[in-house]
Amino acid sequence: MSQQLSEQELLRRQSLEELNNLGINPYPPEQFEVNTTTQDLHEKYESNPAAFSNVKIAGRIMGRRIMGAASFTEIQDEKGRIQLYIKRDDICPDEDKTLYNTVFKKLMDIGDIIGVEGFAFVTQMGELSIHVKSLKLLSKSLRPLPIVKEKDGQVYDAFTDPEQRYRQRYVDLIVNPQVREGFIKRTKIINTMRNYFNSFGYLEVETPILQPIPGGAAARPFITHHNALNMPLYLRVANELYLKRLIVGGFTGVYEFAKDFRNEGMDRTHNPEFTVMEIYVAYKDYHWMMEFTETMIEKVALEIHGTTKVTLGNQTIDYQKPYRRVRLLDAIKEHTGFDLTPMNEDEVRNVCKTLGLEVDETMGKGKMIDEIFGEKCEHNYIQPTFIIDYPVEMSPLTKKHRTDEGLTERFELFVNGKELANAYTELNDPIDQRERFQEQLRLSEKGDDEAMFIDQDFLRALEYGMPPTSGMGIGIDRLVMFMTNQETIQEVLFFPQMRPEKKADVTTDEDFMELGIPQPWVDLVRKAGINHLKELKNQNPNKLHGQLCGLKKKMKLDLQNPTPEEVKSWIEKVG
RNA sequence: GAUUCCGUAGCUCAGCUGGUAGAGCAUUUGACUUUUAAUCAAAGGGUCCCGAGUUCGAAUCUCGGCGGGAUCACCA
Repeated sequence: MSQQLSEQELLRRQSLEELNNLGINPYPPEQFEVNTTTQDLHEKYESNPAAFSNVKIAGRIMGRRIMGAASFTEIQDEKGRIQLYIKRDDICPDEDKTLYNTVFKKLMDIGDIIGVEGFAFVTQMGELSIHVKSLKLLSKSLRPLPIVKEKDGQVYDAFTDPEQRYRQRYVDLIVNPQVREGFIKRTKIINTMRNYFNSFGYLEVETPILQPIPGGAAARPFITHHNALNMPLYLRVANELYLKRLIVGGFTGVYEFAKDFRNEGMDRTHNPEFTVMEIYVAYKDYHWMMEFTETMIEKVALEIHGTTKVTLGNQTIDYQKPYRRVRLLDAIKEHTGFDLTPMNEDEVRNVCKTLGLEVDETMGKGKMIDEIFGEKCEHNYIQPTFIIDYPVEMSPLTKKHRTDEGLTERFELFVNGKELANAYTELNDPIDQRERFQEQLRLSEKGDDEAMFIDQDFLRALEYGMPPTSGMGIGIDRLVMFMTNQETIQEVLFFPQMRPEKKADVTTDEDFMELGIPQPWVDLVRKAGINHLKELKNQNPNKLHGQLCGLKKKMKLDLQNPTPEEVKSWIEKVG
């Protein structure tokens, strides 16, 4: 099955052939050595023009203005654009003007990648340009790019359709420089964090993505199957339990930038695979981790924006440390008026009903408290705030609070009303941990389909002894969204998950020709309104024969009419 | 998953109460040696997402499907 090509695509394929006929390889194998970049030129030309008297630069053609024997062309490299001034008699000093008249003007298009050599100068209009002395095609582009134009900051014909931008991110990156900028910031954020961790001597590690038991978080996993072992494996929902095994093994601090996978809903803040950074540090507690975390985020903001104040939607978030610490039950008391501290499960259930929250019998006290906080409090925390000291029931991997009965030493960092990070003083008491897992099992039997599995090997590791440890996890995609002022996760992932593209059921010219229809007649068959094989199948042969001969006459084409038998054979061949 | 909006040329979009399509940019041809959303002149380009129905006639109306956006729900 061949592609149906548009007019412009056909023309570019013809250009490709003509280039080959002229002895020009449209995809040359040898390297093209550049000695400058658009960024270099724009930053350094003014102070030292002499340094740019012989430049070699490569990029993609993004715009052309041709005026007879001289032309202006814009090329784009990774960092920006530069204008080229191409004069016929400069690139074609001899009699033969083919390179300019044919190759450059006719056979090259917007989207082609070229390399040029020349000298930098400033035009009468004041624009830094390169006066080209030689020109080489490095890669021919066969598809027309969306043409985005811009004047005085006003963008015309912007390429904005989200579906096309996400499905063809490469095109998005070519024509929308701000998209490229956003992804560069993403990497900068990650690098800033990595440098920060490394400055403490913590070790970056890798742990299994395929796990026999999907532990460390309450979430629905993707399930797959290993053929050789003939057993199910899960894509990890978290890497917590593996990183803690490494702390047991004697590392002081370990961290991983990890892809996690959750088989749950997709929307503008959830992608089935997403990136989380988790870090575990021995001999620390959650108070230390709060300070560590706010320092880290402040650094990231400064690195990206040069200030701690960052715009997010119509808010300004100030990431300057220290952040407020609010106990979870105090937050609930403040926003609902109810003090849940002395209450048992039934009393909390009644509070939920009073607040108009949907609860059922399978929900334990912890889950209901989580529900109240999520519904009534969470959205209030716009500026970075640590919510601390969560109930035991909702924190099965967290150490019990040193003074407050029924609570754990856990914090979550909220920004713009959303959870950004989650951390504990880790539970390292193997007996307690086993009981907590068993409690999860009871919840699961009660009908909670998110309760955690028991990981026996993890318990065995804890039984050898894990130092007191604090761990923290932070959603990288969400952090990038906050730092780059994006509202959707799709904007911070190169390739967000999408439904597969559905190919339209198209009948091509070749499909028609396979039936024995000569090429010139295919056009007439289409003119007769037949674009699908199945439409052809339903035709009366004699009627179609007459119709085609009539069309030929009408369009004054010099063709030999097919016989009615031939037309009949086409239709019969459709099968 | 629910509601709602959208799908027309390579791109951005217009197309009224039904009469088989238009614009700008891009493309092609021509003019032009410092232009810059270059300009000027001319031309070509469309299974109007797919399928069924109503109708003499559907891009337009109805139903179903596919894909996407938004809002909500679910979800660490």
